[in-house]
Amino acid sequence: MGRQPCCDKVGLKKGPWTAEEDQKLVSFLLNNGQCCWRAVPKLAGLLRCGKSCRLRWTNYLRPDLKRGLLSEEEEKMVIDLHAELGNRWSKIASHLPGRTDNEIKNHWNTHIKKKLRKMGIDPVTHMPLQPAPPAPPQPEEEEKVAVAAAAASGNVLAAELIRNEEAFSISEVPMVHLLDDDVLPCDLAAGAPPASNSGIDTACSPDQSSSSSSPYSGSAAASSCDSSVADGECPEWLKWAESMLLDDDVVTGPAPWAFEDPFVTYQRIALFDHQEAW
DNA sequence: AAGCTAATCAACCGCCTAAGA
DNA sequence: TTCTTAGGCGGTTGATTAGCT
Repeated sequence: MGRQPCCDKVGLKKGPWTAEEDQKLVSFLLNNGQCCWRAVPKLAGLLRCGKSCRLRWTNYLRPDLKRGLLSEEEEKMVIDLHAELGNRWSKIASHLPGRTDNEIKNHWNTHIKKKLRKMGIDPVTHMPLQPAPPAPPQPEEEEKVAVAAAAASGNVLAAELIRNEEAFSISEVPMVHLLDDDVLPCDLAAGAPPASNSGIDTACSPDQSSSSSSPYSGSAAASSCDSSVADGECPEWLKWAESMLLDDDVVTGPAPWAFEDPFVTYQRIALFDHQEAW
């Protein structure tokens, strides 16, 4: 007998999400906050598993997400953090505001791994690649391995190949050791909502950031960034969040916000303020 | 234009862990 | 202390897109 499924899968929809489903989920979460993922699909009128809803929200619908490829700076950070933490993608993601573990994992597997191998660095150990002694390399791998081995032994030609690599060299990557309670600088919290916009103090205290295990920890909510938005300016994420609400949605309170992340609570209050201003 | 291959990334699966009964 | 359950995490899959022949 296997483990019980996380939810009753009979009649549940799978596969890509439709715009309508997204709208339902966003609308529900903005109105009611995040709690009891198992109940979310039912309450939001979705034929999805709660797990699926959570994933869709955290990986795609969250308003604080950055879209697009990782910057070079972010890539370097991922490499450093991976060297320190291994495949603990959620930990790594917590140091990159607006990025999800899934996104970082995908980027690692599709881009960074290749780059490191090209540079003669083992993406698992972060050490110079060694040719595998027992099993001779496959013909198509032969060249790569030879280059890697040469690089490892200081071969000038290989070193030249690496120098010509347009990305970056490992020597350029600064070793940054972020701790859970480190405060990220403002520029790394780009995309995070301004703390001052709603008149609510969301600049988290250190214990708030370190105690949270949510995807937001170490990012928006954990930032002590005090940058503010010019008067009358509406942040992009807020415009987006509002646009996702249906016409007949009513943003009301109180709701079970006690379960929420500080940032989510902030976001909801800010949204409410914003609507009132209108 | 059609077919094939590689690359990308959203989504799923199953295991692990923490919290609560 | 043990059992149950929900949420979280990392690995993997598969649909879609881009690029090449």
